[in-house]
Amino acid sequence: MDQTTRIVRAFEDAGYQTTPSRRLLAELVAGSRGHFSAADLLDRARQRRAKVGRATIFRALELLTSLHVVERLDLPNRSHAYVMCDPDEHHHHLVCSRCGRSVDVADGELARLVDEIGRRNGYRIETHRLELFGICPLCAGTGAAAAVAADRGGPA
Amino acid sequence: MDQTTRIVRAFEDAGYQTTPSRRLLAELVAGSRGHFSAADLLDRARQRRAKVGRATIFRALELLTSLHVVERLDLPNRSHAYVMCDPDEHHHHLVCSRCGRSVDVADGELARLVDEIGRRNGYRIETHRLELFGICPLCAGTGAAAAVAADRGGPA
DNA sequence: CCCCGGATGAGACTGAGTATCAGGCAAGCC
DNA sequence: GGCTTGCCTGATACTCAGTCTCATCCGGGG
Ligand SMILES: [Zn+2]
Ligand SMILES: [Zn+2]
Ligand SMILES: [Zn+2]
Ligand SMILES: [Zn+2]
Repeated sequence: MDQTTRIVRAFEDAGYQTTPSRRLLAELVAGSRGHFSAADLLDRARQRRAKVGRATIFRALELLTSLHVVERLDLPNRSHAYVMCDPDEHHHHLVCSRCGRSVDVADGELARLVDEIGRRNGYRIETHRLELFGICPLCAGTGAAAAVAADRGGPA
Repeated sequence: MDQTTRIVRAFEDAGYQTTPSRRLLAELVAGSRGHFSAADLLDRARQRRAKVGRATIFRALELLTSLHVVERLDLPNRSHAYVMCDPDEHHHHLVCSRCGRSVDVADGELARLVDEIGRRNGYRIETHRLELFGICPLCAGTGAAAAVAADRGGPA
């Protein structure tokens, strides 16, 4: 099942209608290389001469976020963007500051660390957010790129 | 040296002028209990019948952020706020979701963890952000509150 | 095929943040 | 203390992401 279908399915499974707009947005999201903003999607939709309202894009992104199909990032430059996301378990994102490509990072030891910080300060911790920014192997363009890409089955 | 003076000093030390507006904002920031937004400061300034422009507040907060006197938070509810901040070393914030009071948290083991995540994925990590949200001892209102407060010399 | 509640798009609206610019004033210099 | 210069300021206009409204549309169950 390809990414687009997976996203459409997510809408269905959650009891939402399948509409042309949502199918289009699923394609656009699935076709994104790095992170993307609502405005990006709108541009790409317009390039395809597709008619979709701004509000619809925001609504779809909101839904997809609540379904954990995408996650909203707060970039260091103060803007926002979304990345596709493994819906199945809590994790964080390692984002390339150049191309926006993102890797899911398991919480791992962090959970323990967060827990301990809460205990030490007497806070009952409800949520936490970890965002990592750096240069991805592809953008660094070194031999490391090939090595890691091979590990993962090649560039997205 | 009290907090207000410390902030004014930060401006001076960085070579910026000391002006009535900046003194006022230093007071307002220093007098903040939890986190605060530009709009909060504007309100409190107006309450004092002080004349200060909106733009000036944004400019001051931008400066103070660059001087690491305050840090800008991205709250879970999508809004932004600032908290006062130890300017001396890299750290993160544990923020009360109810009252906004914030505790500085040393990076500690996180540095190692971040490093390892970068290595494992072939990214050269440039920056990271960790934000923790929960209920502070004071808001939880349990015996824990008194204990931790005593540890720290009482409520701010 | 019908119906209806969910979905849509156009466009108005909000509110945070930015840009501009003429005037003000801090601070170093004499 | 006055002078000068360049940083700083407030007012105002502006931008732009995101939200709201509402008349219309249409997916999909019956
Ligand atoms: Zn990259
Ligand atoms: Zn986590
Ligand atoms: Zn609290
Ligand atoms: Zn850190």
